[in-house]
Amino acid sequence: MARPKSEDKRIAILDAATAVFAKRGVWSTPTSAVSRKAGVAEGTLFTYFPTKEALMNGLYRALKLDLAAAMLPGLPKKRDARRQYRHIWECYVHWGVKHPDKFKVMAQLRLSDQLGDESRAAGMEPFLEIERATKEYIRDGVIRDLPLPFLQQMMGAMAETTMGFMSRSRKPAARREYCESGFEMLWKGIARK
Amino acid sequence: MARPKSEDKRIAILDAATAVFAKRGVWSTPTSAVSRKAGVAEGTLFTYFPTKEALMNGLYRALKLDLAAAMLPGLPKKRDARRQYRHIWECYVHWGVKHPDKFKVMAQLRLSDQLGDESRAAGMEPFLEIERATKEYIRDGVIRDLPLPFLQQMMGAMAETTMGFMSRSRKPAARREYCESGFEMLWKGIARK
Amino acid sequence: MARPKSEDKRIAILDAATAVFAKRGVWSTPTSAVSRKAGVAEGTLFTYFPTKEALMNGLYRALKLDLAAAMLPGLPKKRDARRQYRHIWECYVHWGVKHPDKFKVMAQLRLSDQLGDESRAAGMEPFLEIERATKEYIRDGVIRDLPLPFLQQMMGAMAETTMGFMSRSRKPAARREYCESGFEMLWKGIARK
Amino acid sequence: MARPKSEDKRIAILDAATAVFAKRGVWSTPTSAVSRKAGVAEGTLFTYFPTKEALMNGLYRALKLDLAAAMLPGLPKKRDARRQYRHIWECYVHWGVKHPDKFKVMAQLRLSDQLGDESRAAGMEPFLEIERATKEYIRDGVIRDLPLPFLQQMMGAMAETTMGFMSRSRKPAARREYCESGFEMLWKGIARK
DNA sequence: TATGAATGAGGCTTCATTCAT
DNA sequence: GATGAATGAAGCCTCATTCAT
Repeated sequence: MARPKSEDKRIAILDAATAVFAKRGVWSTPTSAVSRKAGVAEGTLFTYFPTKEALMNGLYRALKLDLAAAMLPGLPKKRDARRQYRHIWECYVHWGVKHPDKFKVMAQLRLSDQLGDESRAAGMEPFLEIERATKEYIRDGVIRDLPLPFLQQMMGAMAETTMGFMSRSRKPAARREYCESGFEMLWKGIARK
Repeated sequence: MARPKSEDKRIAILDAATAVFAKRGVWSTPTSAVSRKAGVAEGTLFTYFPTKEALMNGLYRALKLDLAAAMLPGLPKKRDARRQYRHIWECYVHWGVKHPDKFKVMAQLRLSDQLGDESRAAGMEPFLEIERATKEYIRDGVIRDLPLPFLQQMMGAMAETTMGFMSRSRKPAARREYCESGFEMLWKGIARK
Repeated sequence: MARPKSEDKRIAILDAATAVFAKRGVWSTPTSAVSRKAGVAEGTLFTYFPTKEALMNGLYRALKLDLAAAMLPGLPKKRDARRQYRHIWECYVHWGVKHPDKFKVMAQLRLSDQLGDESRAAGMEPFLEIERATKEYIRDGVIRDLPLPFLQQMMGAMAETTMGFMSRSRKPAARREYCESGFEMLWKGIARK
Repeated sequence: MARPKSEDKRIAILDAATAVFAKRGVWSTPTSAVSRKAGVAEGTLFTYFPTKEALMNGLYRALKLDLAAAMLPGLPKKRDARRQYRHIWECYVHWGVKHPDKFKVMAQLRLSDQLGDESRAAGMEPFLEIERATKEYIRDGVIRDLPLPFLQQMMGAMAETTMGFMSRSRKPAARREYCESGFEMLWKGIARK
């Protein structure tokens, strides 16, 4: 190939999409706004993502991977359920607070009926570890015996609500408070005793 | 007077919008699809809602009122916090399960950024009663001392997650299970002891 | 007839049309704006003028008659060409300055390809007198021998230009000046010697 | 670079607009008729003129420049006022007769209220020369002492009236007659002696 | 006759995508 | 591959006109 597709450009497009989708909404934002923000030509976007829908899928996948990457490292290995969950919770919530655009866009994308299943599945692997651990905790009676996806989505929903309140708080103390309270609610809700 | 604006037609449009927005997504659905489904001319829609955005706002408001109406009646008056919350929970969750379209559209609309504040506020009154009660419970130490909006949104998020699982379940038993478990998580999370 | 078409209403519509056409332009003004300004219902307009085009024609005709009425009285009967022309000039010019809306709309309407011939002819009668006189003046060598319509239109064009300058002048003195100069140009141009 | 915006296409659109506006009227003509006539896609028109109004402004400007170009060359340099004016008169009048569409559209556009000031100013430069000369003639007592814009507009109005009669004449002799007579009226009107 | 809601054709403009350069 | 002009389908909305009340 003369000039290979540059990964830089792909990333620039995804970043631009995140920013501009967050501001104007996924559906009201024309691809031209994305390419402009990314500093590439309108047509170029389509050599990286053949359709707008593909861009949406690619973006969703990228965001999930980004989130996964934020949650993976530093997971306490010991079999202390609370501490492990606490870690996950904080990582998730802080990621959302730190990247409100990413979070906002992810939420919009998630509702969209046009996400391919592969996109939805993306970034699941990092969570497998957690999943495995959770199963053990349930078996050991540490965590209530509930369907795993239910647990996961509940946790997700609670974390996202918490994020929202944290983002809207100006004072760091209040933020910490929300983070703390949110986790407490989660933990009380899922722990066996 | 000439033909008066018919409330029926307004409702037909709102219903049509709910159905068709749920199927195709708020943003991907042209107003023409709404009017067609409602059985009115394209232009007629605009005598009831001057813009698509106004339709969205009107719809959101209507949905919130509908939900509120579903939750209001039969609220146990006694000062049994758990029972009251349980009632609200069931009403909410069942409303969502019974009207998946309404629920879906409401979720999309809520994200939408272009909702006027009045629309967001619509249908708050019915909840004031609950709000008042909650304050008492907090004061009496029955419920954990958390900011009210935080409590409310947490409850909302958990209920919505629960709805999703219930809707996807075919078996009534499983549905009941989810409803039950969801509430249990909520209650454990918010009750003081 | 139960309720006869009221002449008042017809006039109200024409007046409203004049005002609103002058402000927004004949073509950009919806009939609804006219009816609103006239204080009648949208549909009512169409019982007086079956189409917008008919309204335009009716308005043009009315304006010409209005202008004619302004010019007719007080025409010096003596065979003093200059004085007669001077009188016509002043009447025309003052009419335009006094009713800028009428004048503006008439100009727009005149350009419009959709004026029926009858409308164009309307209000000609008052001018027949002048026409007859002019013919005599030409025959007597007082006025240059030019085709009558040419003379008339030239006079019209010059008067209209003069009006414009007068309308834009704030000072009465300047206005009088323009009126005077304009006529002088006309007279020099058409008088034989 | 990709395909550059072609000046040809811009001109094609302007020409098409002239033709089609002249036939159906500026306001009654949809942009789609313009693009069709120009042989471009509907959307293409908007890459050259972002709105219909911009098209109108661009067209007006182009027409004025076209007219200016027709009047500039061959202006007698000598200080013979009558000859100079005669030249301008003929150029103007012949331009109008030769391009009735351009003339018609220009007239409609001039009334239109929505012309930006820059558009109105376009093509003034060629006339500066004439303006300067006129000032001298006034100073020298060759031409009557009147405000310059008044003189100019009067001349314009008279020329336009003349054009109309010429265009409607089939016989060349009659045309020449009108041209001649019109100028005579003008000159008598503005010359001092 | 008066009213104003209902109608639907049509206007202007946007925008995802294609394609010439 | 990169660019951005070209394309045309479709969207939202307007508005002259009709018609039920």
